[in-house]
Amino acid sequence: MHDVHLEGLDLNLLVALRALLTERHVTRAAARIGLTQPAMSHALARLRQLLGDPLLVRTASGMQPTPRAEAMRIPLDRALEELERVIARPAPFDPKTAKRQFTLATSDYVELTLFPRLVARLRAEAPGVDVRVLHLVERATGPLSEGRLDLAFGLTEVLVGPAAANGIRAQRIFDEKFVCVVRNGHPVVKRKLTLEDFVRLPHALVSLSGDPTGVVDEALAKIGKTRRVAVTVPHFLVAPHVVQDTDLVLTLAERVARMFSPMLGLAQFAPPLPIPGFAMSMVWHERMHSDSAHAWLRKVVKEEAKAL
DNA sequence: ACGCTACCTGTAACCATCGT
DNA sequence: ACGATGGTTACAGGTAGCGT
Repeated sequence: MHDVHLEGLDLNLLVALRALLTERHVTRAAARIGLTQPAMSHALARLRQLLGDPLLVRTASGMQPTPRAEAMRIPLDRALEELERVIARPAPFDPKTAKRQFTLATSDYVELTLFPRLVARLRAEAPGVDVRVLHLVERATGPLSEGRLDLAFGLTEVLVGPAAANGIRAQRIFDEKFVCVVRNGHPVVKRKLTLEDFVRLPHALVSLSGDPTGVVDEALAKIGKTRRVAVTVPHFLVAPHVVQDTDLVLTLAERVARMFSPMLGLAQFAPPLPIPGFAMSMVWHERMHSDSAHAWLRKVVKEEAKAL
């Protein structure tokens, strides 16, 4: 009888067996797990058939376990307790004590703006939580659905495509607008950045792909103008350094400009034509949606993003 | 007093069929 | 291909009653 397959076995029989071995009494074992005495008697008969052992034998001093049954008592008890733990509703996420790792992905822009606050908050409130940040500026759908990524930050249309993929959730966390910067002491741009100078001067551009056109060029096209992009760099945070020692004009996210302008000696101007901003979102997989730790992380992200 | 058996009933697993 | 639907079957667990 060594080849008992679990798939053909009513696992409730093991619960009945545990009760029987604990009580050594069919009627009390039945009461213990909410069965009637005959039902437990049936269960015992099935167990006897299944295991090829009488398991409990009736004696003058009550139902006595066979050696086989006695040998099963403790391991069975442990196994069922373990099962009960597996099935038990997971404890709600407690940031103070939780051990957990989150893998996040985003561009250096979000790393600079949001992450210092976010990481500080996590360190303070959830010291057992580790964070892995990956650099990701394209589709996150794959890594998210495969579980390699918990949360990604960026533009929804870039991260999950034009038609939000199945099983992916997105939430807008903050809005950003564009400003223009040049170095202090720029030979042309003094008190104001005019449209005429803007079009005439060479530009730097953050372009992940190297494509030298962006939202600025689209806005210019609308009013029938163009500009020359002399330099593209693939990182948001390198761009301000490029204009520090050149006469290039850079249009960049306002939060980045605010951070770097004093440090690098840059002058900040409103764009001389309307340039639409963008909405930063976080995206995650449906599977993580009701995970209490993940929900907590999203709540913290939202709060810190709001405070930006 | 207590466990076992006969018989009955409700349920769920199984399978074929249907519609999308 | 897939899930919904309905009929059939197998069986766990109930009651009643018997046996030790």
